[in-house]
Amino acid sequence: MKRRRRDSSPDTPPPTTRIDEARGPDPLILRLCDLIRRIPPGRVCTYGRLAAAIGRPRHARLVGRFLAQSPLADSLPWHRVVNASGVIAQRDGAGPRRQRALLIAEGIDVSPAGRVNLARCLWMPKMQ
DNA sequence: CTCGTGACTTTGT
DNA sequence: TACAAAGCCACGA
Repeated sequence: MKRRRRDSSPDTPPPTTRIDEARGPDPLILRLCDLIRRIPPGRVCTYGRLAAAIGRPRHARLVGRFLAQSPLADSLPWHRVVNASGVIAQRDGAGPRRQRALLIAEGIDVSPAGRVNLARCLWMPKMQ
């Protein structure tokens, strides 16, 4: 038996995923957008779960990169995406502060350290 | 090709 | 609960 590297999924081992804004939106990226749009107000999801939900486990960082650089992200509820610990991801600029404000405005309880209670407000994306 | 860099995650103290 | 280390993967230098 050949040992399958880094994936237990039985189906197609997906090729690598890219953002490629220049070539127009990748269908995978469009699915990601849809998913993020479905996160209800007052709830959050994580980078990793979103990645897995579009069929790309281990691509959490890709979701982060997408939100950081794609103009498409502007029209999305990007503030409802936090890391696996429920913490607002750190980065340069006013992003984190703004994200915190937006979450609080939706009634989400955010700790001073920037953490939300996942047990209470994590939204589980539905696989498609 | 190698290397450093992230809006990341998991595992081990 | 908190921190470190290692794994991960796309990108650009």
